[in-house]
Amino acid sequence: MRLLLIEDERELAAALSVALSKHGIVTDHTMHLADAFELTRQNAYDAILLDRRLPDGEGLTFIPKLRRAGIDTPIIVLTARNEPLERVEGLDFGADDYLGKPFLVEELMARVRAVLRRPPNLAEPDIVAGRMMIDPLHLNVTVDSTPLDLPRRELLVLVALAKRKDKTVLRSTLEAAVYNYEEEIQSNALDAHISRLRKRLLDANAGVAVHNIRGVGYLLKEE
Amino acid sequence: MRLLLIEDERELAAALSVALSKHGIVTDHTMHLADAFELTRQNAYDAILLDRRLPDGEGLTFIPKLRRAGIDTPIIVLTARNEPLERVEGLDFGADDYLGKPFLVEELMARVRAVLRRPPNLAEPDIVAGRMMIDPLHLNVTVDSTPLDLPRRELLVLVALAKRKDKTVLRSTLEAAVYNYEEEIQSNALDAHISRLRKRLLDANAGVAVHNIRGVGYLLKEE
DNA sequence: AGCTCCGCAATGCTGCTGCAACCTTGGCAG
DNA sequence: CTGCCAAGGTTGCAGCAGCATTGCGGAGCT
Repeated sequence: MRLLLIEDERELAAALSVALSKHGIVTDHTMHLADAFELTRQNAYDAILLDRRLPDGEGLTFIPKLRRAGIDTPIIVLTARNEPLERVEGLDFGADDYLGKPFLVEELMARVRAVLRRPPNLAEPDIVAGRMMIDPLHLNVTVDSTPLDLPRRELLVLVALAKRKDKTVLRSTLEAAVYNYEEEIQSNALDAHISRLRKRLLDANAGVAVHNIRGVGYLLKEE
Repeated sequence: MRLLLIEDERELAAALSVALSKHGIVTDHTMHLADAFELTRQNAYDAILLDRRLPDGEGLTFIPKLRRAGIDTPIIVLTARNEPLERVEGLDFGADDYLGKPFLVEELMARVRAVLRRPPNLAEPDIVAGRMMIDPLHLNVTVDSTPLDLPRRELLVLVALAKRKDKTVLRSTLEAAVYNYEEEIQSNALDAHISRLRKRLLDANAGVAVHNIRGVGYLLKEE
């Protein structure tokens, strides 16, 4: 792990470097914001430790600058200015955490570890088919990134088909996707939905077609 | 934004809920870890506020349990046990942040925002839609850079829609964005908010329109 | 007290949806 | 090749679920 320490008190910086090294952490140190920016461009740091009071300005201003440059490295602000409202200020500048001096190295380490833990995405991936993009979780359909407004039943049919693009979907599966077991249908309602869906996909120039597999079910294919 | 508050002091919990609601945050509250686990399975919270001392055990033990279940929601520990070593312990249990009681609601808000900014959420950028600019973290809305003053519930609806501009937002998602599970609505309250929001957007000449998708939800589009 | 916000409910309206009637297509047997 | 039938396709229609709008009164805030 590699950290960047931006801190103007030499002794503190030295002590921190030693302490962190015992945790297997490599620390780059600078006293100036200008240098710091250059360093972040040349190295991929796991986190940045930032003092507020620095010879060439308020440390917080460094954060937006970094973010604007597209660098998302977590930042922990270390400072003697530890009043609640100052902490609010620091966090709202974009800092990931804020730690008042003096502090235990143990606590700093814990906060670094906490900052590095990342929440992963558990989103269901979008489905691409023809010009369409389908978000099955939010029932969202776009054609060439303009939203497509579909009635609920047609939408459910489409999503069920899209989830198994290029593969046949049994008629019974489609019925299950659109109707719950309480709603029994005594007619060709499903066929009607397919028909209307086809028309809408055609009008929207969606780049896909719904094929019928006689006696089995349906299938969504790019055309 | 939706939080889960796990806290056994009724008064504190109630006060917090009220305070947070003024920041546009919907809060679900429970006093028991067992309930909390169930709630996290049923709802997608943006963050969890966790007390350490709870009737059915040490709150920290909840964190690994949650992580093992694959739930990575950021957790902020709220506690009177605020010695440095206790903070280390909390963070190493997997908490994302640790805040000693008593605290300012302002600081809690700032820490929540900071936690939500962490990768891969990155900084939640301002949303531009029509003439509007929306800061989803601070719930600021401007039209042509003059601030737009909206009632709380309408504001929450708007932000929820704006976060998914040009994409459908499920009705249930909107309800979750505006109400917590204790506030049951037995009428078309949400529809009423939409209607009033539309009127306000029109009056303000915001350059956006709220479309309905029958049986599914709503969608915010530039016009 | 005056104000806004908000939930509720009554009203009117839109267009989805199931149905059924009718048309088209594909498979198969003679 | 032709005729037949079943499966699927299309479309008008009526009913109604879902949505939009608005006034009212209570609650909360200044």
